[in-house]
Amino acid sequence: MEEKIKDTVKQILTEYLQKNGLRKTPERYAILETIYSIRGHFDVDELYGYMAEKEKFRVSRATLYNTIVLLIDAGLVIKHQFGNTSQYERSYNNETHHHMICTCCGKVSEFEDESLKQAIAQTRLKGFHASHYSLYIYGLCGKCVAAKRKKK
Amino acid sequence: MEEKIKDTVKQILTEYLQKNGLRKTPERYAILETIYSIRGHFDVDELYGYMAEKEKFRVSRATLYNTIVLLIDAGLVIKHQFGNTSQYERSYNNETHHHMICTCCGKVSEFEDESLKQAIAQTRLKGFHASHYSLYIYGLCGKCVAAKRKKK
DNA sequence: GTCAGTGCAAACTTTTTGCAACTAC
DNA sequence: GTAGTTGCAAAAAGTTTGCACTGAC
Repeated sequence: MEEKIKDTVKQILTEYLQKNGLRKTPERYAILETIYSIRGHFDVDELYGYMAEKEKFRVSRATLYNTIVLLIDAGLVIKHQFGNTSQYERSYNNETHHHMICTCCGKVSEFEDESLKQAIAQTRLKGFHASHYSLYIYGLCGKCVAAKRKKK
Repeated sequence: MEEKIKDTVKQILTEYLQKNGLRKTPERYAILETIYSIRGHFDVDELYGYMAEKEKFRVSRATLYNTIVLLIDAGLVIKHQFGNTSQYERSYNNETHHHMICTCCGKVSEFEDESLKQAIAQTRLKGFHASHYSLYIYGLCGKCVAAKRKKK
């Protein structure tokens, strides 16, 4: 199942590269492979670590940045911006979900809500061609609520 | 009307400072004043410019960063993260709105949608005490759709 | 063989931090 | 007077860029 997804996204990348006259470098496929091995979010630094560790394929950070832009354009990766670093996430075959972000400890959790999903999908925007969206709900996680209560 | 809001938020700040044993420095009030003169989003650099220009009150960037954290905690400012810089926005008496972000040119526009607003407000999250939220819809703005079409 | 793509290091930008001077209390 | 705040400059963190080398086509 997971392998099948990886094959599919590699094919999508191949088509994208061909269509745009770009080269099929091993780096690009290795990066895609690694990204689709990660569940949830990651930043460039984490990805860099995973590449060396799991994939045994060393790429420079510059190439990671370049390739991610390319993968975003190909519709295979989504970019998020919580905290200080840019966070990324695979987008093919990844369930739509929303994010809860704790304003105290910075913890990010995901949740799903069918009615919310529908409400957003149904929204029509004039003069705008929507491709995807991010909903971030800020507040305090259970731990931090408890911690604040204790403090006072 | 606008002045009344400024008076109210200053009062909220005063209460917040007193409650937390913090000092009522002129810098803090001047920054709050400036922020509540701005419609829409701003980053620290823009705020720095406005301070000098309109308020004739020079503060260091370090103080801006410090004060913004404080104002966020006081519930008077909201932080966003589009693009490379952190963007901020006044939150008191500011209509809830959503954001459309063009993935091509980076332009951010706001829109309102009552049913969407309600759907989000009705969502109950377990183990999480929500305070506010941000919905970012990514896609292509009218200009960029036209530009891409032309190109191909 | 050619030129897109890569790695490296330097540059750049935004944000954080340490410390001396200042000032609200 | 005392500590919380400020400004400055240096440092840190994340990302971009210039350039020589490599390798996909």
